[in-house]
Amino acid sequence: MAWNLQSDRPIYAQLVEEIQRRIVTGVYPAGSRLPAVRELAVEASVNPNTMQRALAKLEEDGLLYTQRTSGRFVTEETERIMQAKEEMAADLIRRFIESMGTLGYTSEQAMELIKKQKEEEQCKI
Amino acid sequence: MAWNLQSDRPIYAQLVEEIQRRIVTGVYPAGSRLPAVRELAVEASVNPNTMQRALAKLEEDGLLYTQRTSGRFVTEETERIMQAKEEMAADLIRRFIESMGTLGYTSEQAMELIKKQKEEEQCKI
DNA sequence: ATTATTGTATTAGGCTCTTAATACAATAAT
DNA sequence: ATTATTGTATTAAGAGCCTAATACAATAAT
Repeated sequence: MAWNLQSDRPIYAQLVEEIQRRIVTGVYPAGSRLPAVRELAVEASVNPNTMQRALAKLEEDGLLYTQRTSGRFVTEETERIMQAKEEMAADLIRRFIESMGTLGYTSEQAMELIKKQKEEEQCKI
Repeated sequence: MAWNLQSDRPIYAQLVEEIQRRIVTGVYPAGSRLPAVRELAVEASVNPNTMQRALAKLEEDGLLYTQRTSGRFVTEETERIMQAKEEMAADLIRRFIESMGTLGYTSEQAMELIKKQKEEEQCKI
C-alpha cells in the first residue's frame, strides 16, 4: 500500500484522502483498529503531527473514533462508510464533468473519450 | 469570465490552468494579444508577481510569447494549441479513471454513474 | 505499583507561496 | 526628445504547512 504523496498539495489533505480511501475500500474494515499515529507516520514518511492532523479530520467526519489509550478505530456504522464512498465517487464525477465542460466537452463526448482511452489500453497489453 | 481561485492549491498553478483553458477554448484566440500582466492581475485579484509567474510558465510551454514592450501574445501555431487541449482532456480522463479505480469502480461502472448523474440533472431542470 | 503504549499539546525553525512596494529596461506613441 | 506602457527584477514581510524535539495524560499490560 503506497501513499503516493505529491508536493503540489498539502500533505495532510492527501493523507485524509488516502486513509478515507482505505476505509471505504475495506483495507481498514469497519470496527477495526488502525495502526498507531506514530506507526502510520513512519509508514507514510511524514511527521506524527501531520498524521495526527489528518486523523483528527477523519474523526471530525465521523469515520474514526478514539479510545484514549487503546488506539483509533474505524466506525462500526457501515452505512456511514458506504455513504462516504458514494460521496467520494459523486464528487469525482461532478468535478470531472465540470472540468471537461470548461474544455468544451459534453458528458457524451467525455464518455466517448473514456471508451477510446480504454480501447487503447487494451492494445497496449 | 470568473477565475474561481481556491486556497487549497498554489494560486499561480490555478492561474496557469485557467489561462490555458482560455487559450484552448478560444477565449484568447491564436495570435491575439493578452491583457497586460498588471491588468490580468487586477482582474484575477492577485499580485502582479503571481500572474507573471503563471505567464512565464505558459511561455515556457510554448503557448505564449512575448514582444518586449508590445505585450504577450498567444502562439499562432494552432496545432500546438489543439495538442494542448487534447493533452488536458487526456490527463483529466486518466486521473478520473485512476481515482475511480482506487475506489473500486471499473471504467464501465464510472460511465454508468456519469449517465445516472446526467439523468438526475435532467430531472432537476 | 510500575511500565509501556496510546493519543495529544507545545515550541521553534525552515520552506514555499503570496503580497506589497519599488525600481529598472525597452519601445511604441506622442 | 519625451512620455506612457510594456515586461521584468528585487527586497521585505506575513501566512500556512511541515518537521523536529519534547513533554504530558490516560490506561492497558505486567
